Amino acid sequence: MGNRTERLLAIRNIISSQKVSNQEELLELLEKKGLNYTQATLSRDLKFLKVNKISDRGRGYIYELPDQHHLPGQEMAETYAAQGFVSIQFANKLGVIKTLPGYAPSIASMIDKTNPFEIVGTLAGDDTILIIPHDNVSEKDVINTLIMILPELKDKIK
Amino acid sequence: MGNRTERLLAIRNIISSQKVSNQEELLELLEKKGLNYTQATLSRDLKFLKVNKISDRGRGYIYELPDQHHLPGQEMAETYAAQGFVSIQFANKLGVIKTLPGYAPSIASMIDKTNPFEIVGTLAGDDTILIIPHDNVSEKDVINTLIMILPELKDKIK
DNA sequence: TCCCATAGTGTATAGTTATTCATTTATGTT
DNA sequence: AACATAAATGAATAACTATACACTATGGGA
Repeated sequence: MGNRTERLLAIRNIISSQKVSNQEELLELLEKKGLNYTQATLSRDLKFLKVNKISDRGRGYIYELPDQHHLPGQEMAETYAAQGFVSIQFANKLGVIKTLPGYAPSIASMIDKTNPFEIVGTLAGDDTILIIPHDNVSEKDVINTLIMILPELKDKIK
Repeated sequence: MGNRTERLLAIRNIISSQKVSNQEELLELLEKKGLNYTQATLSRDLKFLKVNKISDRGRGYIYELPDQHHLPGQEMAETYAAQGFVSIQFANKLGVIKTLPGYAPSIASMIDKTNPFEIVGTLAGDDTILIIPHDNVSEKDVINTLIMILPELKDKIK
């Protein structure tokens, strides 16, 4: 069952990094990653992920993740938040992020804003964040999700 | 030829005011306004208007106009700008808006921000704005467009 | 263990949208 | 006006996407 989350993550990855104009195309890209399934399932996945199909400047339509508004200042806020990240550990299926003092709320807020399906919720203190993953979501999935939210974390994790 | 702009305006009107989930539905709504045409043309119009089809919170997909961000404060700015409007006249296919002293830039900026296809560009002085409409766009089309951008103008025009 | 309920999936197909082709309509030029 | 050219449109259809149905796997309870 871990397969589905893998698929969903891959879909987000692909859509956020390149233009995809239909499901057949996306299906092929997923095949290259070793993920084989059908158009029907993909359609359902896209609906689940709330992916939109938007105008590519009048030249056709492409898929886009929701909440990609990226308001001005958003990137700076991300960079700031990521700087406060210290480490992540897992225990009893729960993730525990340690941050510099005072940084926990801002990092948790980044996660909550994205509202990834892999993470049911977060609980932030001053320098600690508790991550509550969905059932059947692996530690690796959680980490990948965090990196997707805050790409700067890639160097800091593992 | 004024018919096409009429259609395009109507489409924007409908989409901005209610949920529409497919072209057949939109076609019927347009019929009620006395605009009869086919799905093929509608598909082309939507592409032209860069209309997106976005997730309706996971429950299906609906059409949405581009640039509907409407940041906080936007409405107040519109009200302010509209207050400075004095009159509009046409000469040689060009529109000339007179405003209270100092208001021209803010009104012109409202127009430019919306970037309506009916208007190629604007030129603002201190109390005068030159509106350069697209070829084949009538005075009425320009006025309707302006009202769509700044609804408060409705009472001030004509 | 054996049901039952639930979620996930593929196949086939229904539903929806874009495009090709033919035709008409508008525009510009002499 | 007469012609050439470009733009707009509808009908038919191709291309694309969503869903009904059947089936399977999984995870509780009894």
